Amino acid sequence: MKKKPTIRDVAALAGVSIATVSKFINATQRFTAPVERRIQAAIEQLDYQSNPLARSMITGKTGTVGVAILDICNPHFTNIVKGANRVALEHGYNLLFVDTEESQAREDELLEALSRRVDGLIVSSRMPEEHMDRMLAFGKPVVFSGRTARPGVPSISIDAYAAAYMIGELLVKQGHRNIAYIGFAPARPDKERMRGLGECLETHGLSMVRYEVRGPTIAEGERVCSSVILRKDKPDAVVCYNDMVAIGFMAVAKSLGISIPTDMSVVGIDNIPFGRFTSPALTTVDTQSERLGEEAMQLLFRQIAGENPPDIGHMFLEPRLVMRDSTTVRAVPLAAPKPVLPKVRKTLR
Amino acid sequence: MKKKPTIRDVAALAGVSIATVSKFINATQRFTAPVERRIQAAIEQLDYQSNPLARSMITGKTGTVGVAILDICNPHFTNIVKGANRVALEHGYNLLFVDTEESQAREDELLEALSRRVDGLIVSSRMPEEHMDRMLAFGKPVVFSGRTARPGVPSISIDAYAAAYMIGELLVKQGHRNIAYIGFAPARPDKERMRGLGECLETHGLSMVRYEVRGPTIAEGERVCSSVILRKDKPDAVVCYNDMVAIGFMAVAKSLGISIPTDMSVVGIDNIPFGRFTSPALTTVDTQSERLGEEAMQLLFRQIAGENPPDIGHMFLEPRLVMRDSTTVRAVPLAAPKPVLPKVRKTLR
DNA sequence: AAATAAGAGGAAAACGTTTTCCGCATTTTG
DNA sequence: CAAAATGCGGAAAACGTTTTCCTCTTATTT
Repeated sequence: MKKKPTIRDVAALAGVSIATVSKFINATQRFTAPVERRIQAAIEQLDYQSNPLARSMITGKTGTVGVAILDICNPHFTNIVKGANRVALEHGYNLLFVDTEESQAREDELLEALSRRVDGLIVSSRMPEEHMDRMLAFGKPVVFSGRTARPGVPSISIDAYAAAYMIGELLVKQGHRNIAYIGFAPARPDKERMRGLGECLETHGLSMVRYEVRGPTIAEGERVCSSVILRKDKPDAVVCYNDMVAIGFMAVAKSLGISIPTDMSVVGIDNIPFGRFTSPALTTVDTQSERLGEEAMQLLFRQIAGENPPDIGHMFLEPRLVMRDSTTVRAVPLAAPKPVLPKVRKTLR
Repeated sequence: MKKKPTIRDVAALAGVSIATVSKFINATQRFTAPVERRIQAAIEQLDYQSNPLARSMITGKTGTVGVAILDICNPHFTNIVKGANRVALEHGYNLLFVDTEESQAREDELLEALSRRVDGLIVSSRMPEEHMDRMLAFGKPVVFSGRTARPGVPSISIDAYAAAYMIGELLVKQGHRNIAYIGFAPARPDKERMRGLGECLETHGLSMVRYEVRGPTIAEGERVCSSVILRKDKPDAVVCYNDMVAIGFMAVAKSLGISIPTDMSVVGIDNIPFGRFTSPALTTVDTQSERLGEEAMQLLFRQIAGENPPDIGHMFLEPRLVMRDSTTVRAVPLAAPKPVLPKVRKTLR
């Protein structure tokens, strides 16, 4: 319970001034061998560690970066954190963590408090525009991950439009004609996913029905399932906002006597590790979550280093279809639909 | 990019001294109505937020608590974080996060750096004793979660011995006679789990074989599976160190043509949410992960508040058996083993 | 050998707060 | 009405660093 030694203690023990000790520690100036030896000895003898808070006060750098994620119980986000953490560590930085779901109401306060403690922030949660503005006003760099941001703020995500389009293509090719999308409107990527799927289906002369979930969770996937299954014109394929709702959906579908994929195909998005182990294994689109976190952190550090990257803007990662067992080829009841020339996919932004 | 206003700016604008502003903000002294009004107006006009670092320097409190967990990709730990985060938020605290798996080698450095930035620490990872000592030497409170700690340091976990004993009882009652334990020796609770299962089986005149995994992960569960399945004297039940290895184990068992639970029962520990959705659904023991995080944080705050809880020591949470479909009753090939009077279970610590 | 350059180490200001003490004005008490 | 008590607000020290000058010694150059 004794007090930690300060730089003053070290200086006294080594018989030098505190300025000298500071410069030695930060390798900002060399000294004669005996002096350096004495300082080193004093540091070791006292087990001295410099106080990062005091240092931050003067340097303006905290050695900490913030990561705001939506829900730590979603493996997609934990993978992002894992990736971000890895590169933060390489740079000798700590991670300050905010679960915005847990603190909805006070998100702005939280971010305010955060803004003084961190050198930068990775935002991987939905966040109202006005909060974004406050963050940006601090002059601390921000990187958005998993969503596109306003111009001038770097961001990184997979191409959600392309991901959904891929899924559409797969399902159509497999012979599905009655496709539903279970969306979650408040989420940033929802619109793009909806648009990608919608435009793909439209290309093939098909339409789509949309269901709504109240959160991107397993529980909500379970809840919504009965409404889509009990619908008179039951879909033969369901694409879910993410793997979590897909997992929930499949579970209650099974319990309601619907066999997947025989009676109905199900597709998720994210490729969380557990998708391999559901029954049936979940067909999904990989969103490179871990890489997302890594790249976001790289981007952030480049900004922290003062580099104003010329390629500032949005960075897209390529989605990749992961075929597993929750989708299957379906016999087409009617004549094959007349082929339509696929519309050229618009380049994003 | 403009600089943030300081308390000095507020004082100048309000026409008072900085001491007055500070006291007003901290509600540490009342002032006349006009003065208070002017200060309030100045604060709002400048959008002033006090600098937490500068405050920390003088108060010695950081408003941040550290959470060291083993692997953020294991839902057991994310649940702990979720619980911990909730109560931290209630106290107006932030969470500084350390994934010790990611940084093995430099764990001690990390903790050193951390120790100055936090008011306390929750450790939910295996951590060498010498690192513990350094932490404790700082005089910052530490709470261990998910493991028992040395006397004098509060800790909280489920009763791992009881959990394993429960599993043993279940399996024996179901008629299993050839039970294997897949352990992970470096993990803290491993010994207790092994002992609980071992003593239970011994009580029933049975013995146990142990397999070893190199990490508490799905991948390791997959890897170890073939060696236990290819063993000539194949077990009819396997209890795994945790749900992650159980999930991996079941997956490759299935792929090797072993039907679970028909050919072999499998049990996990932790009750991670995804255990419900594997095929078959995983029988396990609930470790109340989220509550673990909550209680640990409560304990920590009581220490931070200076309260030296009289009940300092280890707190046990009750494990609860979660029966699902990866275990089944097995026809006993021979005559029922002669019943043995169950040994009285030793009280822990 | 004298003049200059270079290098070693220190004094002190600064970072933005909190907190202790103190003086002054105002009100209450005898 | 004088004396004491109360309350309002400020001056200044402190927290533990980094960093910008400066001075003084030592080495280099002509």
